[in-house]
Amino acid sequence: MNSQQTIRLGVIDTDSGFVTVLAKRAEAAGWQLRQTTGAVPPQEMVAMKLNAILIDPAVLGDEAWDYLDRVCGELPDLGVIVCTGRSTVAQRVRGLRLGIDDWITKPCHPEEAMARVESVTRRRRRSRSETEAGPLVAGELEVRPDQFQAFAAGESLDLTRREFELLHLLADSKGQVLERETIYQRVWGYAMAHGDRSVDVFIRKLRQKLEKRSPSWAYIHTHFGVGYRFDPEPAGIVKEEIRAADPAAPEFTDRSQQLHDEVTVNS
Amino acid sequence: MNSQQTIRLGVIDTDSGFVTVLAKRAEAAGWQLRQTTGAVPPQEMVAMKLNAILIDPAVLGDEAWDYLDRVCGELPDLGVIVCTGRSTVAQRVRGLRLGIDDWITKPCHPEEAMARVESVTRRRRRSRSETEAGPLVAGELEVRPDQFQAFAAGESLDLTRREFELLHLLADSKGQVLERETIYQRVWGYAMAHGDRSVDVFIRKLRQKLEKRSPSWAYIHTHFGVGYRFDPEPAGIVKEEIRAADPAAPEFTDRSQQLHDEVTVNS
DNA sequence: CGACCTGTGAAAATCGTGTGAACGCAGGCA
DNA sequence: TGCCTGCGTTCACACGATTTTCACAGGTCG
Repeated sequence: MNSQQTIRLGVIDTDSGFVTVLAKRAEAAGWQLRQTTGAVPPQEMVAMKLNAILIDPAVLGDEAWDYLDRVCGELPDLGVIVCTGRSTVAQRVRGLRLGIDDWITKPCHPEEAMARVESVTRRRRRSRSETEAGPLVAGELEVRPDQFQAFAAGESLDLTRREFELLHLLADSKGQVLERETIYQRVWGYAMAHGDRSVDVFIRKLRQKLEKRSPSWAYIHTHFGVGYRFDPEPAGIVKEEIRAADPAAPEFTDRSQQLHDEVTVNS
Repeated sequence: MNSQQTIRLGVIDTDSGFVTVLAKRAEAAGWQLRQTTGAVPPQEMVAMKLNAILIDPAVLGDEAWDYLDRVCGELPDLGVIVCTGRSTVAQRVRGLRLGIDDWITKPCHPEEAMARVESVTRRRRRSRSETEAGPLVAGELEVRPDQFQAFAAGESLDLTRREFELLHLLADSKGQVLERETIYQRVWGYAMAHGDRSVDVFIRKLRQKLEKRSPSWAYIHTHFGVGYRFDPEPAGIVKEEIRAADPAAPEFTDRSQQLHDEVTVNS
């Protein structure tokens, strides 16, 4: 879901000069590039999670039209930009009618090629944004961006908007430790003031609501001096030793105590 | 699944030769054309229900960039194709980054121009045409697009046009939370100004009319900080606890209070 | 042990939504 | 033309819901 900026572009071309220059610029812009010098099965492209492909049909020989037709048909969400040497109006029209999104002619400035890829991607994302945003599942938890809400065991956690966005960010980068500054920056949208504890407070609210609906899982882990990490773990892993070493004191099993059990990890 | 739907294209250009030829072909293809020789306010384009515009920025003089920026910003659903005489890479890149969908250079074959317009328009109408047509039923409600009206228990709700369109949009995406911006964008056709409360006001009107004809159902749910969700629910679910905890104050059971009972959910 | 972090509860400040009413515009009608 | 009416837009206020802030308690690390 962090694809706000990053574009994943597949390049199918043998013109190493052009590709090299393009790759340099694209990577400088933070894009992810996948290059090949031959046809790639549509399904593989799905696996690569490409936003768009830039392709010189000359590479494909006779198969070119068939291949383009197949790609456009099978991957309606993929942006397809063709980049050829000389071409006729008839070819371009045929290509565009086939479902190709843009047709550029070499020699072309790599910056323009990139701008066109962006344009195609932008249009794609816009039309797709309604239905996309697949639900995220982690442990007993289900995060549904389309509902701005998370569920456990079918029940809503009743998250407020910020709570949801925080959880969404965390769940999206499962397993990663996020610093407070980073979190604030991404959820609140601007720089965190020194001494601001909002993140901590919201983490607590999230933990409370998570605990309420899904008591047997530990989702949010504290990294002392750093930040937080989302990683669903069935509860009881760390508890075992602690409990085992403390046979008495049954009254400690109340909820406030359980909350403490959210694992705290070093650095 | 070709878009046999007609394309409504706005043309802003003074190059009568080009325009004439284009118009001829476009009309032969069954498109609807609107030509002007000067800037058209974005809102007017909404009224014309254009799918895309083809524009030569030379016509606009110094205002060109501003105008294009404004159009792209306010009408994210409109396809924008620029068609110029000579142009530099820098200009094209700037335009494309601004939000323009395609940039063609004259002289260009009208057939190619049309193919590019189609390409830009393609995705949008695909996703849109699926949900058209058939009457929608939800709870006691029946939404009939053919009548521009909704009915409950056989009686019309007497919706105005905007009310109907809003309800139609909501009912069409039953179960989904729609943000205000999205709603405005889709019903009003252009970007929502900051602080505009029209959506809220129309939601209230809808709720009133729904409540009047179908009192025992809750249809529209508020997601605090996000927007609204349409989901017909028999009334009385959330009410129980609230009412039970408030044995006194009988004068609160008047209608204005009942309206409050439309469930509000966090998000 | 002492300096720092983080968790917690509650008060204070801010923001979002429901609501009634006023305004302006366009079309219908005399 | 001038009045009336229906519709869409805008405004201000009320009332909560949410977010931020604060002070302190409890934990962690060197």
